[in-house]
Amino acid sequence: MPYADMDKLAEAECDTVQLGDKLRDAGLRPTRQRLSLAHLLFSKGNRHVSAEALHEEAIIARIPVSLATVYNTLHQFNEAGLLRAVAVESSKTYFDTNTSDHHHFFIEEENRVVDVPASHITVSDLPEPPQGMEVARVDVIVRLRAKS
Amino acid sequence: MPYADMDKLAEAECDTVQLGDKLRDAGLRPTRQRLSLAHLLFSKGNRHVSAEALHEEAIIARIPVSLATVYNTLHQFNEAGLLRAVAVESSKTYFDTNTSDHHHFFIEEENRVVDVPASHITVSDLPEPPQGMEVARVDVIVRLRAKS
DNA sequence: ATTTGTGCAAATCGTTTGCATCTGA
DNA sequence: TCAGATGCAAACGATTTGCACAAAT
Repeated sequence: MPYADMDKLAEAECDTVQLGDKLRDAGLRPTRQRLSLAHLLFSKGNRHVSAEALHEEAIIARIPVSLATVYNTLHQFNEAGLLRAVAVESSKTYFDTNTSDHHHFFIEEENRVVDVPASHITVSDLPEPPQGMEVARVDVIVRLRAKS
Repeated sequence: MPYADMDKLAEAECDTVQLGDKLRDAGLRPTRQRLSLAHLLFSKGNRHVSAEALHEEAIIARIPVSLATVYNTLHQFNEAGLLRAVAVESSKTYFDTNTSDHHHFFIEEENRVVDVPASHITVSDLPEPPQGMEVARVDVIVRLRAKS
């Protein structure tokens, strides 16, 4: 049972308490793996991760967590508003730790998502939604390629 | 060998010749299944189809074509610029027969993609792309939900 | 005749689920 | 204690691929 290692890792972190509160506020029990994943996600500035990538990171950080739990956790965080799922291409889902209103660059060759600085991009002249519908969100993806 | 049926279907179509030229111009051999799928796609105004949906349509229209060929054909059409793949959510890919510059509504509850009238939506104040990159395309997805 | 496309079934990839076990309050 | 969380492996849906066969030029 390697949970002892995890405890050491988790306790060593100065922001464990705040993360615990963050999770509790979101109605999620601050379990070891949720705390560890939250730490990976939120203590390094804005990130755009896939489930697979986060799982690998966790394994490397010697955090024993299964891929299924990573998926569960990402979706729970997403629903709790701690993360935002970004749909850039049909295959992988990316999760953005920046939940504020902003848009994205997508670099196709590298499969990489980057935030567009918040102040930029204005969408105007939006059409009326069809009958009985309202706008939930407007997503802008600026697709980039290497300059020719 | 039910190919005889297909010939009848294909020959009966008044636009088979034009479609053939369209395919040839795109560098694609005008095979029976490509002609048939092109006919389903391009003779009914603008459409947003998934591979699965187009395959079902083909089967109903008694066009013998495999799902694998539908996928191949859609991707070939996409690369040839006859179609445009639209990434709305991570799971299914939608192909839009409207290749002109325009944006999309996405109705989450129904998993349906609709064109935004071309004249609408202006994106301004686009930021500079990172070093050595240029903008390939800007996609705007207006996500809709039922009005509360 | 040669090249290119097609069908099928099996493989793959990302993701989800069922269920037995474990853990946090 | 005991609802809720986790791990594992199996299930899953969308898509791709390998290869023998068929059709187009």
